Amino acid sequence: MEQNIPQPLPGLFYERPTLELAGELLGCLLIKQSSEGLAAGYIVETEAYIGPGDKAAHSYNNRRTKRTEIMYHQSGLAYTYVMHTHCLFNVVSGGKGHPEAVLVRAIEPIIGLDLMSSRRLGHIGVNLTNGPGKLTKAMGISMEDYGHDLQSPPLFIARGRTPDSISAGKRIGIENSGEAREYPWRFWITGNPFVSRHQKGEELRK
DNA sequence: CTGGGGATGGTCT
DNA sequence: GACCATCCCCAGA
Repeated sequence: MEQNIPQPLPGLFYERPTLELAGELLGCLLIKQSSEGLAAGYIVETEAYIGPGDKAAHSYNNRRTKRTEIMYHQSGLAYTYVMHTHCLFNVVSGGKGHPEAVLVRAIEPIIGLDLMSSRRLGHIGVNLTNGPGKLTKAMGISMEDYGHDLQSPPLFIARGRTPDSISAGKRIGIENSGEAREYPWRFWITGNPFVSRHQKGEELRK
């Protein structure tokens, strides 16, 4: 059993502009407790979605449905949704009435590697968590976590490690979103092997 | 009522 | 790099 489980970050952590939050989440620990055990990893890749002006966001044009409802609530809640056969995990941002979110696209696993591997049907190494659908499967994150406050177990975010270097570039998988596809709103830890896809980026800081 | 369309991933060439 | 499994939502009729 793991000891010294870090404490959740306070609500105040999420009270900042979404683009800044997307960068600050890099290096933080994402932790999920379940009856099967504990799983945790460092967040290494994120994407910002800033509705209503962002054509790639689910909340574009203030679109408000059962799915996007949680984006209109306070920052720091979990926004999970199903894409094809996978569940994707976002952190609600922007504050009440501002439907924004940060998609977590990849993590570097730290705790519960065996559990993750079994949830991922035997996959190992980077394949465990180097994609938004893969990491939710490995972590045991599902639609049951929709709307959960990330300040408390079983799903929460804690302080981790400060990245040496951060890069930014275009977001992934939004080819059909007009000029929104050009926005450099994807962030990752430079050189981290768990980043989902290697693509041109600009180094922001070291 | 119906159908088009995904913020993906796995597998194959 | 291309193909498609799979499924629920919701816009439009």
